[in-house]
Amino acid sequence: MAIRSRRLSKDNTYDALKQKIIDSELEPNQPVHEENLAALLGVSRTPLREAIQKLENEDFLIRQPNGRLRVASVTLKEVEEIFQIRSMLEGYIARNAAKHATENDIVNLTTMITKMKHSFQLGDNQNFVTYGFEFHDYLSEISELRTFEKVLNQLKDHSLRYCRFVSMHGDWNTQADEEHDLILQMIADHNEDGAEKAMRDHILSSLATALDRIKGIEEKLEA
Amino acid sequence: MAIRSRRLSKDNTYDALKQKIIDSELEPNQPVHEENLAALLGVSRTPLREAIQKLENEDFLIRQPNGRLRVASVTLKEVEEIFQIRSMLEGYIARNAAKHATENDIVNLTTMITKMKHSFQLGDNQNFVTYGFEFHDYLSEISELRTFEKVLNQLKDHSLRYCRFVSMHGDWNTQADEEHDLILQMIADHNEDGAEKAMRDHILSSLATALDRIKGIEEKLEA
DNA sequence: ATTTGTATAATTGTATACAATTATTAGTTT
DNA sequence: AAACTAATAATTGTATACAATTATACAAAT
Repeated sequence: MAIRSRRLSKDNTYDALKQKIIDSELEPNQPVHEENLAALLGVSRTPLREAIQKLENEDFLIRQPNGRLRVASVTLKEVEEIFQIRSMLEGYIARNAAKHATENDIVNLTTMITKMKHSFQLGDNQNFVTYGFEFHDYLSEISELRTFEKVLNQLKDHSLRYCRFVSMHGDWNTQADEEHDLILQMIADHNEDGAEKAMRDHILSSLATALDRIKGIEEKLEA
Repeated sequence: MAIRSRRLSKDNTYDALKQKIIDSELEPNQPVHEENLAALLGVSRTPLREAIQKLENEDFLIRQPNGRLRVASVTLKEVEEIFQIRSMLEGYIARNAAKHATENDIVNLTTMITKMKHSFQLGDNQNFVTYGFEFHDYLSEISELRTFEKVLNQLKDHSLRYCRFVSMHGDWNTQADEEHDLILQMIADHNEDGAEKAMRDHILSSLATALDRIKGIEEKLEA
């Protein structure tokens, strides 16, 4: 009786494709052709199509009425909704963390914030964003709310795509630092209401930043 | 230039399979074999596998470490999380409806509630559940919050599976009637805070009912 | 010049053959 | 009888051939 956990070609293809989309290597609205991609990634169309379908389900790829594929665009409306949903779900996660977080969790979270501060001082926007997401992911992980986590993971992948785009053109939410500090403090104090509110405020503040940056980028492009 | 909107074999297969799972025709934990299903549904393995993968992504089908498939079980933990998430997201939807609902929307919602009451008096649990979900779906539709709607649709399909199971063994939430009345009234009054709270309370009340019924069923089975 | 029709090419959708992996059975040893 | 092994069957994973559909190019007609 053998137990299998080999990595299927489908999964590798999925990861590679998603990364290219998040990193804007495949740009919004760009058309996608199966045969080209299959050759590029060195797999046949079968596992590629399975990867594509998963990305379709997650709204990273869009199938047009004529059956052709393109990379999803990012609309302000979508971004607003995604951050709005995240604020509610992650607020609940933070409340949960305030109830259950251990001393060790606090130490780990503090480390992540320290790394963030460091990246910020170096002006390393990409790592600033990366460590910020690690902070949020850690809270999801220790929550043991697996359904919350699953829903959030998809939304956060979209958020990441968006943040990467914004942070390529300038600073990301410079208040994120202090906001994370406040969240962590509330969790350490086991203040459930405070943790929930701090997290909601933080995510809605990030939304405001995102919308603001996008307007700036659009104006720059028009000028 | 021809425009295509034909129904693909993959989509039909997906719908048929999901329905069988929601209706418990394919029972929780039941193993699923590709070749059998393909023959049963009259399609080849290729479109079937695409349908299966979509249902995997939505957690209706589970792929075990050895690659074999089974129908997802339903755990109390999952149900709790799903209703908890719904309470927040649909609360926001209800708030939105209180802001934007038209006279015509109020009329349509009233009709749905009337149908529910009627089904309840006839003791028709299945239709009672069906019309209840229509009420919720209608609010999502008019919200124009497409990302909210997409997330909710998946959660509601799981909820429906669960409610159908419960309502086969007895009455569903008998307070749902009055709770819907209250929600509708708040929306008609354009009371945003009231609508959000009424919806959250309603969904959490349904959760309490669900958990209660499940315990009853389990006890009956053990006796 | 614009439109229309037709032939051709390109792309996606489906079926199927085959490869890789896992489960089962039977036989052997202890 | 229990445990291990080898051979076989069953199942899933991948590649590929072909069918169906859609896009493109080009000629003919208005």
